Amino acid sequence: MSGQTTDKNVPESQPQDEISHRRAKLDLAIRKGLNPWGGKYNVTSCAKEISEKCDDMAGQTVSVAGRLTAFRGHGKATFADLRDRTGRVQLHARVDVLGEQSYADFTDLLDLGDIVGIKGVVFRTKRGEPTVEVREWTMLSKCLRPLPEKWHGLTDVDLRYRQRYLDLIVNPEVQDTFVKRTRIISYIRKYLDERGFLEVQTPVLQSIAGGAHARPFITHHNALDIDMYMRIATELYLKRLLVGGLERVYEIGPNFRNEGIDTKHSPEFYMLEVYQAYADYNDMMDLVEEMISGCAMEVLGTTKLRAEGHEIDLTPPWKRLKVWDGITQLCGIRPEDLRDDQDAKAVVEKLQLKMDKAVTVGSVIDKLLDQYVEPSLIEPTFLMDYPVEISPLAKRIEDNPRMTYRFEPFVLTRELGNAFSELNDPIDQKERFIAQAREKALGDDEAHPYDEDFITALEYGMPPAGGLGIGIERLVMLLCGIDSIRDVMLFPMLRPKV
RNA sequence: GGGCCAUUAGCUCAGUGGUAGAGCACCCGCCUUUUAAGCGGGGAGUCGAUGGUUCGAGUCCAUCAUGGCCCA
Repeated sequence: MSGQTTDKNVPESQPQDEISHRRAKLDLAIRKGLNPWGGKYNVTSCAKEISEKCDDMAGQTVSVAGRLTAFRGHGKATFADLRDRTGRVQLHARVDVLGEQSYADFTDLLDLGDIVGIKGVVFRTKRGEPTVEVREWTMLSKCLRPLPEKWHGLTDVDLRYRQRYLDLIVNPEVQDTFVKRTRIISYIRKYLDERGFLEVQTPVLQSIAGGAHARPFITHHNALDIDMYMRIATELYLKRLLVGGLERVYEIGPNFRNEGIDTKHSPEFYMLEVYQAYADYNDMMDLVEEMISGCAMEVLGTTKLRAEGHEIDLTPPWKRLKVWDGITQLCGIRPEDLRDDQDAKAVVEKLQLKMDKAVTVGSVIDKLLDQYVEPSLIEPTFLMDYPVEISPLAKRIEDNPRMTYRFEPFVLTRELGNAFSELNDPIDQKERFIAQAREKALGDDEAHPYDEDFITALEYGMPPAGGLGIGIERLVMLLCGIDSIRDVMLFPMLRPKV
């Protein structure tokens, strides 16, 4: 866009800035009858293959394609680096092979960043570098802007996210992360498919956004003239499928939560949800252990992770810690100390808790977990048996109806997901929704909305089931040892640049 | 939401009130096995934005923008 020379003092024949230089080379190439934007190119080899099998391939003619990332000119010969999706390979162009004209064009018309097709012969240089001796070359795409620096790469985080393509060109380890992300998701699909789970797609646009404790994005359907919400979870639709008899379903896809952006949160993120009829939360714990350790083995080749001075092992079985045991151990608060909102206020007083929402039994337990218990969970641990107040979709524990069969897996203090034995009692579910409506009235605008249609579905009978949600970005961060959610999303949400 | 830090050439960064700097990249010249190739020469800037203080501001102050880190 800013490629045109706007400075009237600079004649076109004497370009000053690098973009103008590249434009001039583009024009020259066109005048010489070369097509700077190429077409199909028949690729027969790749950087990795040539590097690994150089001696077997020596003397063979190959065709490779990729981006030029370095030039090392020596007068009548030039070395160059070519990057493709498999890695880097060196090129060698020499005047006595290419001829005067072709060699001059190679050095005069090509710039760093140009995408080229190269046909040539494999050999190894004196210094041992696998190299392609260029016999024919083709411009496939002219690069009109200079690339970031070769040695330091691109470090400006803002630019890295806004122009991720540059990040991917210049910082090879970034590609590795996203390859791993994809392999993690592939592994999860394979794991679940092999166990008879059916991958399904449920609505992203919903008229009631339920299934999680979060504020939704609002959008508008013009033809119906109604507001709709972007989903915050897939839960309630997947459970309708349990009612429908699908019995084992999962969905991997984006959810949207209208909240702040920081290194651990993105308003748009990927979630896996799994539901298994006739199972319970213990089965979900088994599934999490097995699936995540298997995933680590498949993608990383090990189940051991190292971070912040800790080395942990994902091999099952993981620790299991009841919420109240954790709170009693770390805060000295017992269940009988926290029975009603009166007690809740006393606990807030005693421990000097800073509450940002209404003080209730549920919100105080949430706070204690957040502040005291979760930071202690280094080893892979299932924190289990949450109070009913903060678990409106989970089944009550049979001999302790104030608590639910719910757990969250933690590794290195990070919450990976949320799971429970699903509440399939429509009458209780209705009461929970009503309780949530009261929370909403008290000012919690993330409280779960009342969903009549979902109650109706439960009234037809939902099989008892275990359900599980895993945050994909959290999982990728954990397995790749990455601290910022933005580094595991190709195009993370950013404020628009003015 | 609060605090701290950053923003200077295409990129990575120096520059603590007195003529805007380096490396890579770019342009010109030399160079046929180099690899952060080398040697010589050259061009390149709205110092994030807007106000203010000052004889003089990249530098000090205020506000804003974007990002990062920490806290809630």
